[in-house]
Amino acid sequence: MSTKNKILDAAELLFADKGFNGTSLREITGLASVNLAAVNYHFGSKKELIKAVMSRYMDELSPRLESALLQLCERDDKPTLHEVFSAFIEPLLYLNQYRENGTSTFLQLLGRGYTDSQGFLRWFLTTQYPNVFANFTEAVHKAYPELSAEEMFWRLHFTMGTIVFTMSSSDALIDIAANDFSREVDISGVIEKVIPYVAAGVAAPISNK
Amino acid sequence: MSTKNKILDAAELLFADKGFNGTSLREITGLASVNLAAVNYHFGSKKELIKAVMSRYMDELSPRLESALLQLCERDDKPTLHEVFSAFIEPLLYLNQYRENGTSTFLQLLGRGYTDSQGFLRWFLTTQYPNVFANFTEAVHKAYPELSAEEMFWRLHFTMGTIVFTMSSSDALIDIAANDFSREVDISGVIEKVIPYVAAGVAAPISNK
DNA sequence: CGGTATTTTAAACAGGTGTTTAAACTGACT
DNA sequence: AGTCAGTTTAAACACCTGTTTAAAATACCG
Repeated sequence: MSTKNKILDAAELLFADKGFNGTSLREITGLASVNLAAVNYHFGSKKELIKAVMSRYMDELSPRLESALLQLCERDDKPTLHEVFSAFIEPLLYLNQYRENGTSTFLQLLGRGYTDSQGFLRWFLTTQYPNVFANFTEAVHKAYPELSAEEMFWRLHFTMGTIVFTMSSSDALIDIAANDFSREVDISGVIEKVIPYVAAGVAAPISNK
Repeated sequence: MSTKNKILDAAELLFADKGFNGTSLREITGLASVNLAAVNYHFGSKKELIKAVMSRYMDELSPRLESALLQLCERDDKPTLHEVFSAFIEPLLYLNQYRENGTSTFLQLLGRGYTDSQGFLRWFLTTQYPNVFANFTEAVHKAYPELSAEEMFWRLHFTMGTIVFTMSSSDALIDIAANDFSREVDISGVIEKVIPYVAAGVAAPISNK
């Protein structure tokens, strides 16, 4: 395996576990069994390494996600919100096939990126992958046309928060559930539980305050 | 003002903005116009300072929150989920009175603490303030008795995620909303928007998978 | 006032950070 | 075999981290 990929693999594992700020280049290169200077040689800087880690996942995820959402938009009948959110399942779970524990690792990274580094990742995703957001809002609009653009903006960010935050601590939650309810749940189980929740949240009646 | 309080004020501001890992003691003591060693003298360590910052808010919040939830539980009729979540409004907004921008600062801190430092804050809150959680789950159970303990566990954590994550980036979201919809929203406006969302999420029908 | 705690201060500590340098090595092509 | 680009390496760079020290300043109280 190439040095570049060894670094990416080690970096994504540590980033997901300890955050971007909390992970040093020496930890990464140590786990990857690679010289410290290799990061700056191959990626230029730590910040570029972070982008590369996220891009590797996004480039795998976004085409599948886009086509799933587009397919929903082009249907004749009106989709339900549950269907819209379910469109995420297959693309997300495919990451498990593409990389071991890919799904939860990616979602953890997403959670890290949203709180670490003062929103730099939010900027990166919305500017580099704008189609995903556009297709998603279009699908939601088709399922729930009465929702105003402003109300949708808020509810989609609430949803983003729910997903990302839940998944960024999914390991801990899965452990607690195993102890308290002696119920084994994996990442796809968590996804199945969260979808009715966010679908109902987005579908909530509009308050006439 | 005492050195101790000057440190706490500067620390909470920087912690909320840049996270616990992302804020150095030198930044804190610099902003507080206080000697660097004062932190270790008054608090012992950075970790203890973090606890002190959170405790100052929790000690103000938890009694009000507990009584609001308890009042709901002792009512004869069955409360709605909307009422349960609305019980948070007054105690949270009171933090604004107690400290400038107290509500959003506290919620941002909560968001930081959940993702920074590998869940240490989750442990701190659940062990130091267990009554808040107990009263909350009791209130939700009264409003929605059909919800099993396991399903409630998941949905409450989803809710926690929604709230905490939304609020930890509320400043950015409020800015975007102001630009895109020329609508001025403040922190209480965000709370009003998020409550129907989480209430509907928790109230979602139980999937019979 | 004098003496005892408490608090503040500058300085140093030991160790970690991302990044750069220049030399050494590698593998392919003429 | 010799050249040369691409890659790897150890070492050093300048700076930042939380914490500790011991001396100086301040506050308190009999």
